[in-house]
Amino acid sequence: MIRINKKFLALIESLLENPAYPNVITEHIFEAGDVILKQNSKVNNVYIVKEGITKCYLTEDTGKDFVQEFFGPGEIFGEVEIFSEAYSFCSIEATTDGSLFKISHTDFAELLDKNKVLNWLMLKSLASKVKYKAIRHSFNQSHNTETNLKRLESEDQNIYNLIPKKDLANYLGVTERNLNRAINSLKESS
Amino acid sequence: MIRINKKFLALIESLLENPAYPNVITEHIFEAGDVILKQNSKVNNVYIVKEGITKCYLTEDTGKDFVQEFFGPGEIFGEVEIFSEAYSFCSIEATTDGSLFKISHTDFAELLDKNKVLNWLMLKSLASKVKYKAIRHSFNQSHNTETNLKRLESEDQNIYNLIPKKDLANYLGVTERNLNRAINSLKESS
DNA sequence: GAGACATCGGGACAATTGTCCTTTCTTAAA
DNA sequence: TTTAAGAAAGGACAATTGTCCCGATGTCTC
Repeated sequence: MIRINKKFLALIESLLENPAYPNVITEHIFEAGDVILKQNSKVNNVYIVKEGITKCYLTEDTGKDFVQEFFGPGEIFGEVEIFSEAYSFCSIEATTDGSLFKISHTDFAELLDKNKVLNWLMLKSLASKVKYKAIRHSFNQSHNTETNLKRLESEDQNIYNLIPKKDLANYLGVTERNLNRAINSLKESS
Repeated sequence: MIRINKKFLALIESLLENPAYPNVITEHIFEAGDVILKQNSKVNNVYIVKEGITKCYLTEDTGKDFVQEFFGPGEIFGEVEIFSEAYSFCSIEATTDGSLFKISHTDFAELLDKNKVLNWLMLKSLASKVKYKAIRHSFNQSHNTETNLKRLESEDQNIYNLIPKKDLANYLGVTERNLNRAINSLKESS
């Protein structure tokens, strides 16, 4: 639900201070609601969240938004487009205030080539995304909204304070109406 | 639906003949129905499909199977477990007869470290998986079975000959009964 | 406080999907 | 050809989810 990657963040921060790579990594702040990356736009940079939470979502032809994941500190986005050489397939929007690091694709590709630690952490990060996406999709398809919500609650007790209801519904792939029903029946059963 | 990766296959085949890496890559045949990898088991190798089709699926606590993807020539599996250092999170079963290449995790990690072309193709392969999983999950959640099936048909006209109905249903995350309904209403509307 | 306005939750009904079980189709053997 | 057995398809009903809309609640301005 809210992903973090402390090792990745630590490495990026250490590279920031490394004189061997001047002006490669820049830091930027964002405010809740800011659109950081737009679906179907050209991506020229990768971004690593330093502080705060961003929402990664995909807008369908039906107008519905589907939330892929919430990215917290250390999570990277805009990297898939380096390897798939295509326009962005999702949008990124700030859920809270925060800050991030930005690296151009060309610089990042060079870093990947030269820095074995980064290279390995990148492989780990991508593999982790593959894995949690697989598990999540499978679970969601195999259970009803109430069970899916229960799983989220057990992952993070604080979701109702951190994530707006609308986004929760879009993460579960259901309507707000249906999410409300699930919340009520969980309340009753406790 | 049925993934292939020609560049990856070509590279593995060239490594197979490379005298610098003796006995690292072995070739094995499989028959339809063979279980190649079992969920929750320790994984010590990566596998690259040479010929044929395998099914990657996850079994839920409810007993339902959910098919992640069908892997054709050049697709690799068992690699995520190198990076996540965990037991396999899905099973792999042969859908058709075929063959595959096998490389131990330690050998493969060494290859990733030494061979830049392999390293890059690995990053591309993982990124591609992240991308198509994201797009697929979003689409499936946002549309009904009929629309999801129509999308599959447009991807691959031949699905009904290649994939058993039961697997198609498990790929869409619905019951066979419901898949039949969707097939019928698509027939009527054409 | 009154009125205008937006937001949120939930009722009522419709559409979709799941479950269970019967019917139909296939295949093989006599 | 007939018959039996197993597999596949579909009917009937139940559960889940979506859509539409109304009323309650909160907020802002005057």
